[in-house]
Amino acid sequence: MQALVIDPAAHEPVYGQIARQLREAIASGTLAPGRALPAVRTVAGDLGVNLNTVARAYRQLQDEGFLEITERAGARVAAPSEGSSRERLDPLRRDLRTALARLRQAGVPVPDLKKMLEAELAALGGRRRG
Amino acid sequence: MQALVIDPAAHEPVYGQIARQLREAIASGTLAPGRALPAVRTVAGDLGVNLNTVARAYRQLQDEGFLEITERAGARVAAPSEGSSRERLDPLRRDLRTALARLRQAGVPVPDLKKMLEAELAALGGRRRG
Amino acid sequence: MQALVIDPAAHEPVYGQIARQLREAIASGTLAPGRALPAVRTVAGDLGVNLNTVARAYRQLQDEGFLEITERAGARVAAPSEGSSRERLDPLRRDLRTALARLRQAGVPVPDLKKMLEAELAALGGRRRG
Amino acid sequence: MQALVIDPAAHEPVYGQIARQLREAIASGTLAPGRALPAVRTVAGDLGVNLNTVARAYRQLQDEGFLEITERAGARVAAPSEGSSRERLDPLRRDLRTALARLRQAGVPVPDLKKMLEAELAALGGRRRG
DNA sequence: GTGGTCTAGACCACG
DNA sequence: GTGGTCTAGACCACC
Repeated sequence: MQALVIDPAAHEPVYGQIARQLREAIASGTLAPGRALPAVRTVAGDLGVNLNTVARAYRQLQDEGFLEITERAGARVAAPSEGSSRERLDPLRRDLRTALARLRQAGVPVPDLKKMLEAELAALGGRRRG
Repeated sequence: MQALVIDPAAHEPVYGQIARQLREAIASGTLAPGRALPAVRTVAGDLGVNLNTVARAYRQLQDEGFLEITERAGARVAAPSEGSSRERLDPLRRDLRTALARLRQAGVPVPDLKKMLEAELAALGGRRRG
Repeated sequence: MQALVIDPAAHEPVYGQIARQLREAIASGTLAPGRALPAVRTVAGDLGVNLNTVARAYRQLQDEGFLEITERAGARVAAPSEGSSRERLDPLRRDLRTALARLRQAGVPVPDLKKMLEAELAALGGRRRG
Repeated sequence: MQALVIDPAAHEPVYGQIARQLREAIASGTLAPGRALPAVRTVAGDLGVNLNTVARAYRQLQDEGFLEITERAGARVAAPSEGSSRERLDPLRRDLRTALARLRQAGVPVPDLKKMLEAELAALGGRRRG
């Protein structure tokens, strides 16, 4: 996969940058379900950040369902869930609504927004099923 | 419009709750462009929150392009922009991608995701143009 | 209440020592429900430990139901719950069983164990209800 | 005795799962004092875990006074002690107090707590004396 | 060799 | 003024 790129001066926290890039790689299928991720200390050494910073990114992705972490076997890419409760989905849908509203207000016409969404969905759809 | 509902004990900050509800009302057209919003002190009094909290929500919506604030005339709903630079759009699109990936991983199948997006877009499309 | 006593060299972590002493004060009624606890920075200053260490103790007691924490109002002693699911109780009961078995094996005869338990229950029963 | 059940993915460490189940079997009398336990390598083979993991569980139970381990004769269930110093008992009693306080706060009324304790004591009392 | 804990200090969010 | 975040370093638990 493409190497992680970190900007320590960015407003986005380092652990968030790591989590986001891994999330997109998983969602796009670049990192297929079942694949093992490098150890936190390895990533931390490569990026020049603390071990805990990487561990936090991994744990967040675990909470979001993107990774399965076991203490001894390390972290592996998880298969997507096959159904979820409304309680879990509601805040995610709220974030989606906010993102769409901001894009529209920032000047993206609705037809362009539709094309943008189709492109994003195509990237998701190309993902391999576990 | 529907009255604002605030939960002071929620994890989401109070100013965020105010901003989110106003943003959705604007995006859906419930609050049409040009319409004047109640004064900060009025809203603060009605909700029983600090004046600065409401002011912060207004300021955020101004930064996002949803409101136009002038010292004398107060806050009015802004018309959506008619074009925007990639620099402004990129972080918003990144948030959109994150929201979609989380929903997919949480168990929403891609076809359901499509329907969800159409519903959200329809709500946006019903909005009156400034 | 009695001042907290910390031994930085003890095997028990500092945050655990703080949590345990506060827990016992709450369980015994020394700290009554509704009572406000000192701010984390105050306690941290008094004990000479980091703010996060105290905050962690407070958060653990919140998770156990002993405290109610709100960002702006600080921490207050909570009233005991009025019923709980078996899922939550099972691990607690397992800890109780382990504690009893260890005491018995360490040489406390069952009759003495009974007296010990009655004494502990009396301390709990003397607690004021919220 | 009932076979040991291990969940490698559980939060509780494997050696702790083994120790806990053996401890309960000894405390309840299912494993009587003097009885020989299977060899470490036997248990490890049956459970499919590392030999050191089982050895650690045995060693912990030895430290707690539940087992007597000799190099030649292996591990045997120990008789309960007939008296112990306050220094050894105090931390055990502290754990007992913590367990009771948590149960009470989690919603178990004091009368129910009493019944729970009587049941646990009865299980202990049924144990055969060495 | 894996992930995790514990404490810390600087800084931030919130009202 | 409140609690919380973010990153860090040393050390630990586990197998």
